[in-house]
Amino acid sequence: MDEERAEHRLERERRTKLDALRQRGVEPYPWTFPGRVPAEEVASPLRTLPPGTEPGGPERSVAGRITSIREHGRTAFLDLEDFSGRIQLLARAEAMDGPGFDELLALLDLGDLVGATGTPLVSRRGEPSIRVRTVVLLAKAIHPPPEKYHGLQDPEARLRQRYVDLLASPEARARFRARSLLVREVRAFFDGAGFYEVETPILVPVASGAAAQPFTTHSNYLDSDLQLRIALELGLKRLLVGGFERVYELGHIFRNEDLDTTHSPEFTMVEAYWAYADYTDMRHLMEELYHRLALRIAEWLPGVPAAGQAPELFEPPFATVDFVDELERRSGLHDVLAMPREELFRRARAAGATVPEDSSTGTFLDKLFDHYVLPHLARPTFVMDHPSVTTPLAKRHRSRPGRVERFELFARGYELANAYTELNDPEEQELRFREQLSQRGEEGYAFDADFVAAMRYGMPPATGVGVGIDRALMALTGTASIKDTILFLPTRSKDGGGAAGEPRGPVA
RNA sequence: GGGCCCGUAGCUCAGCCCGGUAGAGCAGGCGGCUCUUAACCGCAAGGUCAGGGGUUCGAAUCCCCUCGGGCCCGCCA
Repeated sequence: MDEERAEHRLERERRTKLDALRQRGVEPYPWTFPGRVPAEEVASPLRTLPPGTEPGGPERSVAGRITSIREHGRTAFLDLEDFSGRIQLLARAEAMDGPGFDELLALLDLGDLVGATGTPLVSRRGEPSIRVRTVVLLAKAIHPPPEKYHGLQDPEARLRQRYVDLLASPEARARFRARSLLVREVRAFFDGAGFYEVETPILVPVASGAAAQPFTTHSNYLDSDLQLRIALELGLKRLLVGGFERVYELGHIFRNEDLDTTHSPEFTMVEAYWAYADYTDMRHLMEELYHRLALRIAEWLPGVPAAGQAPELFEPPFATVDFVDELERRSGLHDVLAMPREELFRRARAAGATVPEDSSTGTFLDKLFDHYVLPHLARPTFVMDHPSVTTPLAKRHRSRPGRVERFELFARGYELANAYTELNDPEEQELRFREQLSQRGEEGYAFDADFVAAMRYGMPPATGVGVGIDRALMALTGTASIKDTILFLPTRSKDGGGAAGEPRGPVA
């Protein structure tokens, strides 16, 4: 490949070292390294000791990547990083077994993975260290790592080669570790609340449950086109019909739209459905969920200021505002529900939204809300009881005409949850789907006839919620771009011809 | 889809306005150094200036096109 030519010089030098190792009978890619412990497990107790302390005790073994080498004559200091942290290796020429000091320094490069064994100590300058007796190569890095101080800065390279971003950046590792823990915590939360996790299909005959452009593919077996799901909602509600009373799913959904700071074509959603409960019950569940996540995030990312502020920010109870009242208060408009479509259109345009004239009144109201209210919702706030025109899957409000029982939770400018008391009247559901179909443009929900058929068998009264995992992570950690919360994102081919000339994420 | 900006050594960046033929640091090579941590000191090396075309005696630099990326707006949760 092209890249190899550009790197010829540096790679050739590393390959030469690889050959030298093999000639000496050293296996540069051994099978395992038994007995290693995380670097932090060795370093942590040393931090309480004064500089220059050698507590003695048994030898310890660590394994990880060499990220810095500071040679100092007959002494050398090497930094070893693993997933737990970092520890310094102190190598002295006369104290080493096996291949020895000179060979180690001659054949080792930054980026190599090694195992090291020796006794713990605190260096005279106070650095937790291991006085190494042996260092064994665990994997030779042929490709040099990025610059040791600045790391990988090129945003394009960080997306295309996330593995390099991760190996060069402890901060990136910490952020994605936090994501893993967040997902684990979300599952634990719903599991603990008696919800069953299920998996519904990604490939569906008709993608509905939201207003978005689907991806389309084709099944040879079925001899028909299929779509990738754009929401989890309708599959999970079928399970309510089937008798599941508390279900959730955490998985990827796909929307054929642009990739930008807050949107990704493939993202992660958790949706939960709870029979014999309503949106007030769900509101309390969401307060509990986000409070718990905020506490955990602060533990997982101790150095990140926005994460540290999360616990106090997400202290229940959250603020509650009425969709219409708040819109009217912020905009100075009056009686928006009674406004004719044309006036709503004018107001939306005046507010800077470039909406098509034939959009629904619900779209105009959403635009006005986004413009006048959304920027003010920094603290967690439930926005309640949306106009029914905006929401085809929610149940009409039990006492307020023209409204549905719905809330959206916003914080730091992001929507963090969207919940309804679910519509379970099949006749009304069919009607709402048909209204959507009659709406022009691409804003309508697709008609899922089988879903209506399912509802005719009787769907229990229920509440449901959707939480975007990526955006939840953004809001909880203060991350500015969704690209920093998703490990592997789709990127364009650089040669424009679709040939796999450049490394790009995990390709099979 | 519209606007603005970026792409120079493996990596991080200067150089571009105002055209004269490529610069630093890190990494790598060689030599020195027994507590360093962006270690340090010395020497030598390292380039398809994203790609293509144009203007010019001469283009990394000015103009056009293409590719890739970033930010803002639009669309979209």
